[in-house]
Amino acid sequence: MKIGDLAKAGGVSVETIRFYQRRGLLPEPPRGAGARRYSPADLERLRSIRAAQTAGFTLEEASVLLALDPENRTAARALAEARIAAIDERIATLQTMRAALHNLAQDCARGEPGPCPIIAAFGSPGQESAAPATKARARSV
Amino acid sequence: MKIGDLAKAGGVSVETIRFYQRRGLLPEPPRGAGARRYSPADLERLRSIRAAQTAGFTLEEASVLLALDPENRTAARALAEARIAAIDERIATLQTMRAALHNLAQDCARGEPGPCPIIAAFGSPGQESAAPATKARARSV
DNA sequence: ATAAGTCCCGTACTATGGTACGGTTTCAAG
DNA sequence: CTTGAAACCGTACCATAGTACGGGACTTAT
Repeated sequence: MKIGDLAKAGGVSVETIRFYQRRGLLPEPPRGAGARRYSPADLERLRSIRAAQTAGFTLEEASVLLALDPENRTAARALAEARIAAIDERIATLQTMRAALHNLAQDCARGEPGPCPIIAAFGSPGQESAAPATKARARSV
Repeated sequence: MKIGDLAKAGGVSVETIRFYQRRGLLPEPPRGAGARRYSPADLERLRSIRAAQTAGFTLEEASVLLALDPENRTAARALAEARIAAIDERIATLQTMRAALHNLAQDCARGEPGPCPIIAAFGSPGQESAAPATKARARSV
């Protein structure tokens, strides 16, 4: 398999594969006539990386996961649980955001006179609006 | 108010304020003896930006919001609703991830013989593992 | 044998939201 | 009058996960 074949089979671009190699996520395979030659195992590995990403792991975490001894359940479970915790936190934050926005949108839709509540909350110089400014500035997961 | 005072009052760093200015999110205030002099209105605006961010808006969206006519409920509501939709999508994705991880972690905890199910799913060269590789590669919100 | 298609390589750029660095000037206190 | 803090400026850098570019080499098909 050449890089283009692997890319197609793995559903990624050639550039992505080269990128993963630079990152050490994929090994540098042997060359044949200048070009890299990949084995089915490389494809498996590529698919594992994508699967881990789909589950929310970063590439960094994926590489740890891939390096794990298959018997090392403790470590694997720790990674999975850390990921779940991060996801839960993120979901909670999003739900808070959602609720706040939803309330504002409802108020806005009610069409009472005065400035739009959404704009009163975030926009324009208007009245104080007493924005609580809850800190939630964590964008991960 | 000098930039340091504004930063303190707004709970951000001086650099962040200069950054917002480069972005056009905050206006370039008049100078007094070389230094920028800020009005309370600037602080209000800074707080609005942070409030919008807390609700999940990007800086780009925040600047649109801040530029809106306070009577323009339609536009404000459209922004809010787009944000809500994006948040909902993101939450759904996260819940899918979470469920998948949770199942794997449970299987792993059950302690049946054989390789760790988590590693079978993402890690190691092992058996096929038939990773579904659901595409969810969208990281926004 | 020539053209198209791949491959190679290094580097730079994208988006997002800042943070850090190094050097200069100005202000206020001691 | 000197020192330290805080302001100024432009530029470079952080993480994350790639994407794009440009030029050269090599293979494959007509």
